[in-house]
Amino acid sequence: MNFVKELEWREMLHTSMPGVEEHLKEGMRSAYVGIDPTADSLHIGHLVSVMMLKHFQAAGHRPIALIGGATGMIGDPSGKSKERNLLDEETLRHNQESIKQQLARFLDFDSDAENAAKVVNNFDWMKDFSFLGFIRDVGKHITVNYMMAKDSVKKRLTAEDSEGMSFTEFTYQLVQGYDFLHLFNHEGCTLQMGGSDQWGNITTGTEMIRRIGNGKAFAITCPLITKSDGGKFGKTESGNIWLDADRTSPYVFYQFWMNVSDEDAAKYMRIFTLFSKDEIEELIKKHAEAPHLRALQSALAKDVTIRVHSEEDYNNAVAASNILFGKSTTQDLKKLSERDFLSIFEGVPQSDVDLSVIKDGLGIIELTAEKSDLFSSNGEARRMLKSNAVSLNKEKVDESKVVNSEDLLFGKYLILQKGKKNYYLISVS
RNA sequence: GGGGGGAUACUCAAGCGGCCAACGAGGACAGACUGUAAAUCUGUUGGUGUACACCUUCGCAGGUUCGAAUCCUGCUCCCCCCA
Repeated sequence: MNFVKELEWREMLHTSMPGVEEHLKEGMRSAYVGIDPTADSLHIGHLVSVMMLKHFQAAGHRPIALIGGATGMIGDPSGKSKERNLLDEETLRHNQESIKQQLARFLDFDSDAENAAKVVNNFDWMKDFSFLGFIRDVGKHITVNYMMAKDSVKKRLTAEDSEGMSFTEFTYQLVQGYDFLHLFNHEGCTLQMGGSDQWGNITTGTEMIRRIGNGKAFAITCPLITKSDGGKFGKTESGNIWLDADRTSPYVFYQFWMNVSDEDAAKYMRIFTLFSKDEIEELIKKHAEAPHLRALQSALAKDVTIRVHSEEDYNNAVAASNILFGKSTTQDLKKLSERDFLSIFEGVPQSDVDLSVIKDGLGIIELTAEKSDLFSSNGEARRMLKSNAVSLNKEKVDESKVVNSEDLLFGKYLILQKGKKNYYLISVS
């Protein structure tokens, strides 16, 4: 398999340095991508980089994931990143370990294969670097002129509404560049990959390798993932979509992919799954013939959910979705066994309410806004009710609805909906 | 050190003594239409109350005024130019 060609047809190749393809053909190579360890879980925004590593390994090369313990403290001026907080080392290690676990679902770390994946943390080689040591050994070799020419820097210096740029941020590219040099020297790593916004930072690295390491290294970037409507990829109303099941339930995770627009679905298939070109084209064709069946979204959601979570989680998510999005009614809910009922709503936000509160009747507004956090204020609850957006046990209700024990399913549950897609479970005890 | 500009709700961005809970745009949420899609149309987007109303909000703290996001004083932070 030709790694570069593979990225190309998947439209995951934005820019690459001349000669990369030949370089990779010559034998096994090592490449790395950087990952911010700001949390103990990856989110789906990270997945693109992970997939690049995956393809890289599949092509017989050796992938390295670099946890940016040091760089994460600085903040990359390429993004809109605000000031970063220093993570203490304990947290850092914890995050690193958790992230590695997640990466292991995609990459082969354990086999004896020569190209087994590896995780490194730049904190390990940066923490003991003294300031003087750094400016003497590293800073000396790169001119400010060179650094200023980077888009990420230029933008910050010239923009009219610029908020300026701290020296710390300015040096970011040196620190990241040094990572590359370090990996070049210690791991024989000759390629860095990342999002297209990383191009400038990556080339500082190859430049250092050329000047300090007297070597040749390469860069490949992929396009930043967007949504067809211009929105940010991977964000929902409730925030990031995480890989960690405790942060984002498998059900919500599955739903995220099911909800992708047609236009994006084909694109995401190429990027986030390992389906072949033919298989994807076949699915696109199938989808075009019967769009309402949403072959693309289903295949995408299935593949990614199984890979990130498990077959079982996937099956549960599908079962839940069928009930939740089918034309089911209160009757259908009642027909379920309590066990099935609970497993369906497992991934749905929940809260507990005391039976005494409800027994003698409780207004729907109070229930949704005060006794649970479906809505954040009475006003919001009232507005939503006015616009006919609220359902109780799959039936639309209005402001006058008073909830009492009659409404309980299995004698202890209430299902609330905001709009079509947002479910909320209240357990009464 | 000197001079100039700025800080407004999720973001951008008006307002420059009362008609301001604050124009507009984006975003977000909801409704209709659909295919749990896109596009489109409609509504909502500080809190409490059914509502005329009231309370909290325009960097922070004071002051002037019947009345301030708007004027004054001090403070904090940011940007630009000169040294």
